[in-house]
Parts: sequence; structure tokens; C-alpha cells
Amino acid sequence: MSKEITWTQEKKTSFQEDLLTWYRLEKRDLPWRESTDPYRVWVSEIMLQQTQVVTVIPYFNRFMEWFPTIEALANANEDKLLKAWEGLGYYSRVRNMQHAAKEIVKTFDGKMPNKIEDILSLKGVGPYTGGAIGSIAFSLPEPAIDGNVMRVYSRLFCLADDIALPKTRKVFDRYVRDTMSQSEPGDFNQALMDLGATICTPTKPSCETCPIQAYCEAKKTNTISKYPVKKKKEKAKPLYYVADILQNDTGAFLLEKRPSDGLLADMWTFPMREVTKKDYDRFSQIYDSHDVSTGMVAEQLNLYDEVENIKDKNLLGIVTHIFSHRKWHILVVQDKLNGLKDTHLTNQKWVYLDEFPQYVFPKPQQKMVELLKKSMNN
DNA sequence: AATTCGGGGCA
DNA sequence: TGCCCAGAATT
Repeated sequence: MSKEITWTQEKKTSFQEDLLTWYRLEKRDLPWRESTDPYRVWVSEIMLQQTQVVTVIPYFNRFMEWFPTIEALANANEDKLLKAWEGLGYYSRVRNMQHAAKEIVKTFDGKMPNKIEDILSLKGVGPYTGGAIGSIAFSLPEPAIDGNVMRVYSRLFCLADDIALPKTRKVFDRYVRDTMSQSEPGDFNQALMDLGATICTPTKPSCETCPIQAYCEAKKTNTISKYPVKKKKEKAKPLYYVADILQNDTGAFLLEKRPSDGLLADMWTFPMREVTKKDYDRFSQIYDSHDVSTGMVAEQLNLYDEVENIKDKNLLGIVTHIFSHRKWHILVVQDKLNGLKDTHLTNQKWVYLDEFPQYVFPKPQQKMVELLKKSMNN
């Protein structure tokens, strides 16, 4: 079924040397490369999942200050932990990491285990991250196959397997395992990542400066642009919401904690409710056609009866936010009367503006707060 | 095997 | 806009 690897041992060796030589010369200077301490490698690899290097750097430095050791992570306060991750996304990553840290303290004497099976047993550590930790921290000859590596190898061997399919990772595993450096697996894996990030890029790769162009089948056959093969993703499904900004007579705002599972678990937002696209459109069209810098009252537009749920509200603005699989459209409204409304829901809380930084806000909420602050300055 | 998890960088 | 990013867990 899949192609055989036809490289001689001599070719493999010289390929590895060319790649490693380039890496020693050109490798990026990154905070987590100051050492190969397993904890630092682990934290960086988790943060780097589906996240670009430039985004991770400040988060990584702060995280290491706040939680310098595995034990510190295991014992960390949950709110502080989530706060350290605020804005980074995929929040289950940090919950899983603490779960794993506790496991390491309990089962592995507080030290990252050095056997690949044990590393892979940790919550949140999959084939990629396990290979990265194993190879970089413990020099285990394990591949670390991510999007970069699949792109590089798909071109190197003209592999047309759809890299969006789960089973394709096994194909690449075989190729990388068979061609990687056994003596310096950590540098080899990191070299592939750097190559994918700086030379063998998705569009317009710099083949002229590529240290392994002589080995590249796609370069030889002038088919670079055909690789990697990847099925297109579904578009994000649009969802429509109204968010209420309510303020009590002491000036505090009502916040609501999201459920413990699902999207943005345990994070705080203004109370939101889903509305139909029809209701959303009606109101947002009106919004588009008017100056909203001073806010607008639906009531004044005789839409009182047409726009259910949002009458009596001042529209502060619209927040949109794109996740990987859905797109939120949020009408942000404020009760036009500074109401004396109260709440008895346990997942809600009255919070003053200057206390907001103590709460973990996902991006859409941060955007809504910006709208609120802007309106308060007018 | 398909879906569900955020958010930003960049043409 | 659409694509990609040092992916893993859940269903």
C-alpha cells in the first residue's frame, strides 16, 4: 500500500548531518531552549500545541515564574493556573497538565518519567508531545510529528496521504522513525520544526536556502505546491447571542460563570443567551444604519414589539469572535435603567469593574469589556 | 473516524 | 476572508 523507503543508510546519515549542521547554525533562540529540563520542555510543548511560537513566549516565561517546578504546578491554585493560561486558548491543556503533575508527584517521585510509555501515560501528552519530551529531554529516538513535520516529509517523499486524517500520522511515523538521527533525536526533531517554520513553509517555501533540498523528492519533480495534501475544513458555524450588561445600584456588574464542561469551561462572561439569526439580524441592521457612539435605544425606533428580549436595552455594540468550529455574533446590550435587579443564581456574581482582572475572561468577554469601557468614557 | 476543544499571525 | 499553527481527548 504505502511506498517503501528506498534511502540507503549512507543517504540517511548524510541527510541527518546536513539537517543537524544547519540547525546548530540557524536554530531559533527560544526561552525553552535554554536547557533540556524535562519540565520546561513539557510546559513549552503543551503551550505550543496549535499555537505559534511568538504567542507562546510571554506565556511561557510567566508560567515558569509562577510555577517553577512540577510540584508547584501540582499544588497550584486552580484560579491562578487558569489565569496563567488566560487568552492562550484550549484551556483543557492546562487542566490536564496539572492533573499530570499530580500524577508525576504521586507515581514518579515528582520527576518526569524517562520511559516513553510512562510519558505517554500522562494526561494531555499524546504522540507528538510524548515524542518531543522523550527526544529533547531524554534523547529517546522517538519522532515528534506535528504539522510542520508532516509538511516537510510530505514534500521530502512526495507523500500524498491526507494529513487531516488521523491514520495518516502512522504513515509519517514510519518515515520519520526510519530516517531520524538515533544519536541526537532531540536536535533532529527540533531541526525539523525550525525547518518547517522558517524554510519549508506552507506557501512560498525557500527551497533555495533549504539544507535538505538535495534529498527532496518534491523539489526534484517540481511538485512542491502539491504537498502536503489536506482536506479543507468545515466553515465555522455561526451562532447568535445577546449579552446583558447589568449594573446594580452600587455600580457592580453581573458576571456569570460558564459550565464546567464544554467551550470556555469555568470562565466568566456577562450573562449571554442564544437568539435566532432572525432576531439578531433585525437588531444589528438597525445598528449598522445609525450612529451608535452614544448608544441607541430600541424603543425609540418603534421596534418595541418586534425585537423580543432586547427591548428596553441600550445597544453598546457588536462583538464577533471566531473559534475553530464556530463563530459568535454577540449583541452587547445594557439595561437602559440602572436596574436594581438581583440574582439568586449560584453561578452569577456582582463584580466591580476594578475587580475584573481577578477573573478569567475569554477573548469574547475581553472584547465586551472594551465596549463597556468605551461607552463609559462617553 | 469525526468532533470538540481558542486564539492569533499572515498573505 | 481562509489557512495554518510544536495536537489531544472525547464521542
